[in-house]
Amino acid sequence: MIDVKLLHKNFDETVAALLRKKVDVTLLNDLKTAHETLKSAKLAYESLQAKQNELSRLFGQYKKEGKNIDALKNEVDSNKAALVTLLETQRLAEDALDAIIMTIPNLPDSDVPHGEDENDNVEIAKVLTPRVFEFPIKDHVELGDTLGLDFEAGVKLAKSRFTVMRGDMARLERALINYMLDFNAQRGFHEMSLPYMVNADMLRGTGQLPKFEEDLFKIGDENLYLIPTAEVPLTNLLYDEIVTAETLPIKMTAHTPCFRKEAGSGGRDVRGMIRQHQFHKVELVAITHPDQSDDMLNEMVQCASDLLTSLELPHRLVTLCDGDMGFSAAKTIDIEVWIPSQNTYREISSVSNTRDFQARRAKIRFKEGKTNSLVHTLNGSSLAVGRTMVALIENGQHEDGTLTLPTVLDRYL
RNA sequence: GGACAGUUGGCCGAGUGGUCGAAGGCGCACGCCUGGAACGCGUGUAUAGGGCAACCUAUCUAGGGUUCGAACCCCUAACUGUCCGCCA
Repeated sequence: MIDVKLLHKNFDETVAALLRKKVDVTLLNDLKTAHETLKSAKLAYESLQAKQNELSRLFGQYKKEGKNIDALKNEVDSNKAALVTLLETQRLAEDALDAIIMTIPNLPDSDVPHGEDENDNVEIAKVLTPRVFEFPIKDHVELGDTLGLDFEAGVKLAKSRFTVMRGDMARLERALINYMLDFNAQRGFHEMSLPYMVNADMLRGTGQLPKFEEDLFKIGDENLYLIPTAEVPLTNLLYDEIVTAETLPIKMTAHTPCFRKEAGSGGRDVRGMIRQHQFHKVELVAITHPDQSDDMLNEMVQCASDLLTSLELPHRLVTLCDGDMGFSAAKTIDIEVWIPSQNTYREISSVSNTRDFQARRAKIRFKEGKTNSLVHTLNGSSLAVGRTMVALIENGQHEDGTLTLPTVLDRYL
């Protein structure tokens, strides 16, 4: 979450920055008021509590000395009644503040381009040139029919947006996961195996809750949620921890399935494997010193881009404009892979620096000398496996429906 | 799933109603000692919020209750351990 103190100090600047993320200004005014209310409520409560503590101490002393305690008891009792009211006021103020601040998105970095939506994202670079096909190309749904993508079976077993992979396709998925994990390990990212369900606190820590509950699959009566990305368990491994500065940066990678309701996606991408309720993804997460996070963002983007290059997949890097950025991000660079059947680039990785936004929510700090400060957290896909398969199938297709895969995968297949 | 036991600071561990934010030890940091080190000695060593200095408030798994006052008593939950049942 954002820093309330900063909001107070630079109210106009903060409002301006958050307007770019489409935040309602009245909310920010409410937030400021709530914070002021809370401060005065706390002050009132704490000073009376201090007095009460002193009286209680006296009470014990008087009793021990056999003094009369009637007058003292009267005072203590009336204070107590007042304390109960003050505490209630404080709690209400706290809840009000919390309810607002937890729904306020992160401030965009100053160098993030302005814009409304994905059309205003700024291309940074193109890597590899898309192949020119000399025959009518098929999309991955048509090709998958013979290769082993079974969309009907997915629907039968669960519902739409689920897919079954048979034989070589199932093996390709497994190979890609292994290849990506090994690739990331070589770049110093420590491999993790994680729970695919987490509790609500963790989801608040990384920013999925309370605002985006409708995007998550909740487990019946268990109070657990299926993870929408490995970013959640990976980042929250450090939840409420204080690490020493020397241990930074902490670089981690993990493969997990990801579960998303895709509630807001309407009827987009219903065909094929682009947008699924369940998909595999290999994720990168870094916990850094505030001074390191800019470099780390580049390192992670480079890592994902190099991975795509090694898979011989044409792609481009774009900086997201403020209007298209996610809730927790201060800056996001998307990597989009070439999809021949759509004649366009589609997102296959998204790398974000959240700065101290998640760290403040998840209470992740580092100790440097005697002082504790918030770390910076970053996350990025490396890569979405299903979309990588789509890209490999479509980019590597032949006229007869067969497929050539990049040689780096040879030893994994 | 059933029965019983437990959950205290970075760790171990005392503490069963009144300066207990918490003894003691270990670890760690700094200083002394040493040619250097170990040993020894001394000092310091939680987090958050407010003043932003003294100091104040909160926190002994979490939430609720009893009490003038709770780490300590009561209730609920979570977690851990052990035994039984079940199971990959």
